[in-house]
Amino acid sequence: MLDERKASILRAVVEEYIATAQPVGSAHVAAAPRIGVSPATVRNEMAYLEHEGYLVQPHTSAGRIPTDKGYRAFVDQLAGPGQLDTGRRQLVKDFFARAHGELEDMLKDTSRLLSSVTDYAGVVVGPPHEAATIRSIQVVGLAHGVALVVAVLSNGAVEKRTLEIADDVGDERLAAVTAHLSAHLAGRTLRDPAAVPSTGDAVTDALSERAARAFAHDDGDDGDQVYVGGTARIASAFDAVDTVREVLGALEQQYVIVGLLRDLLDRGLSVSIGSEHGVQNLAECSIVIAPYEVEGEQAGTIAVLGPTRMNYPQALAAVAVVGSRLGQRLSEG
Amino acid sequence: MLDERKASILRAVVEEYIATAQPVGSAHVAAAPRIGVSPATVRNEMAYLEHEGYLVQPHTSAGRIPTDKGYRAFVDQLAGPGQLDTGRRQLVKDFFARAHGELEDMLKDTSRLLSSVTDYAGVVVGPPHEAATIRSIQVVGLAHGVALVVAVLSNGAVEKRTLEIADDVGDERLAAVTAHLSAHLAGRTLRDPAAVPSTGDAVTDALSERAARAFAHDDGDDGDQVYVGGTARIASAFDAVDTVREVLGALEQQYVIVGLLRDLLDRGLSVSIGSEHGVQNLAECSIVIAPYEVEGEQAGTIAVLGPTRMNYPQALAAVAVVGSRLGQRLSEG
DNA sequence: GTTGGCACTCGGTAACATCGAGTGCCAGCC
DNA sequence: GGCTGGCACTCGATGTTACCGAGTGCCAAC
Repeated sequence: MLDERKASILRAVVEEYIATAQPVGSAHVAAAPRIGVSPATVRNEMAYLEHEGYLVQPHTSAGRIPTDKGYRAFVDQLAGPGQLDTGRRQLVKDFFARAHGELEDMLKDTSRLLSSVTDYAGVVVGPPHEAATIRSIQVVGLAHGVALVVAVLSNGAVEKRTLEIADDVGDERLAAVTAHLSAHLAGRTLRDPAAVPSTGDAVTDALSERAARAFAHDDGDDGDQVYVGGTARIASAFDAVDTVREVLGALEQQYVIVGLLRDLLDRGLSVSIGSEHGVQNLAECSIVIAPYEVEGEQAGTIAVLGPTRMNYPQALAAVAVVGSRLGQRLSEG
Repeated sequence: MLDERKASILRAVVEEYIATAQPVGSAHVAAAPRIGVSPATVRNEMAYLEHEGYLVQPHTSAGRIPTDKGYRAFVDQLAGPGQLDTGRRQLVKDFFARAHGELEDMLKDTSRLLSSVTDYAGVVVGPPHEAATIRSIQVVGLAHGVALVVAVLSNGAVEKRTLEIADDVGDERLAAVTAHLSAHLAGRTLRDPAAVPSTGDAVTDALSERAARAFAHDDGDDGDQVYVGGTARIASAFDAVDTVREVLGALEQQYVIVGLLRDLLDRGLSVSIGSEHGVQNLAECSIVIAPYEVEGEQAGTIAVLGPTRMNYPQALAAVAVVGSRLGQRLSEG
């Protein structure tokens, strides 16, 4: 544990570095308010903080830079609760005042909102469809022996699967299947492997069976929807084009992002800093994450992804307020 | 019009520059096969080509770089028909052999395929929903006075709109509306403003009217779906981080991309080079575009977006083959 | 324990020389 | 007349050197 003065000095270094991106020297720290000691004393303390792994020097005779451990201490112990300035607060307010459209549009736009509020990339993971119950399910014939199974879920999402059917299956048959499925699957979840009882008609039964099973298998990857907004801001946050490429590459592999966020959430973390999360390409990134709730149930997560040199208090405040407003909004329908 | 030799020299410069990203000097050109003249002669010709605006020198005593006009001449007159090498051809083949899933997944994955084949960003614009006819339309009640109008279209797409309804509207009423709409809207298009005839019941009529109209208005932006894959490769294609940011920013504004592609297609262009298209942030980019057809009808477009220093023959070959295969695939259902 | 003083380090910047790829021009050659 | 080798010239890239100054660690004094 750091004593009061060491903590103040570490806080000053982190805040200054976040603001300027320049290594911070003892003189700057000593000049900061709340630090009532001389540069020499600051130097002694900084040497200690470096020895303990909170700071590093890029090279001798340069100022100090926080390590991941330094940021961690800052986030966990040193930073006060963040708050959005009025401009950003207004952005959020305006957004939710104007926001309209379907669930998917809402989530996508929210990822952009997060990005413009924080100036980093915004990530929104939609409510898992597994959890929602089926409100309606129907089988619609398209052309050429192809039918579409369409399920409307209680949270307003729609899932569909194509189904190959024999050419001679008529609309009446599909209507029968639809009626049969509706009767027995309404109120259940998509992944629910509940057997559909027999109708006494072998063809109808077989079709129903296949239609019901179409949603069961997992597509290989999960069905979670991920929306990433403001990727252009990644390019502003890093000055090495290689880093930008790596981060963008990671963001494109959505299962990596989903898995990572889920993992963080499971571990109850709201901030992951640099190499902590162990994803190679995101070693220079930090993630600030928050779940959101729809009608009291945890529904999905929102996150901000930026450089480790991130304005954590602001990002935390942003995900908190946006998450809460998004949850409210989705609860209203 | 350029004479034979000038054309060969311009071609050599463009090809060399595309391959190396280095200004091309007269000695390199003279050393190229098919050029049977000395560097001095090449220099004279290059001076002419520069004077005519096909080439520029970044500075005196450097080699030449093609201008947008130079690339244009290359694409229109100099480059032979491109062909994919066996590796890339195999990529495409494997993709369509393995490809499965819903329309949206297919399009998204295709954008990634385009990107990995060309090493630039891939763009796929889905078939417009306006053109497809309604196969099925239903109104499903969710909680809290909210209902969802779900339309299944002939091309396998599903569109939905939320609808606020009075709390006391029961399921029977919605079923009536569904039946009514199904009877009168099947076979029409979504944007079709056809009036729904009266049922004699005012409440049912009002609901039907609102449900039918829900799809008519345009959301502000168009309903076209755009999928952009391989944005990380943008970071590899440019070495200025500012350029990367600008291009990513443009790609995020999907209506810009859709509008641009539509415009190019309308003008019958398959290649747009640098500043030709007039989008500020994409001044350093070229776009190679091709439409694809589903069941004989033009359905959407695919495109490749990369630096003006792009391998045009390869990109053209890629969009041609991918577009054709995609169209085939979607026609099969 | 804190602080001012001081020698030391070392990256960043500027000034300068050098190198070489590439050019334009010209006289000579076919 | 057109092509070519030769040549002086240009100028970015690279390397060298010197210097500055922000920053450090250490120490003696307060």
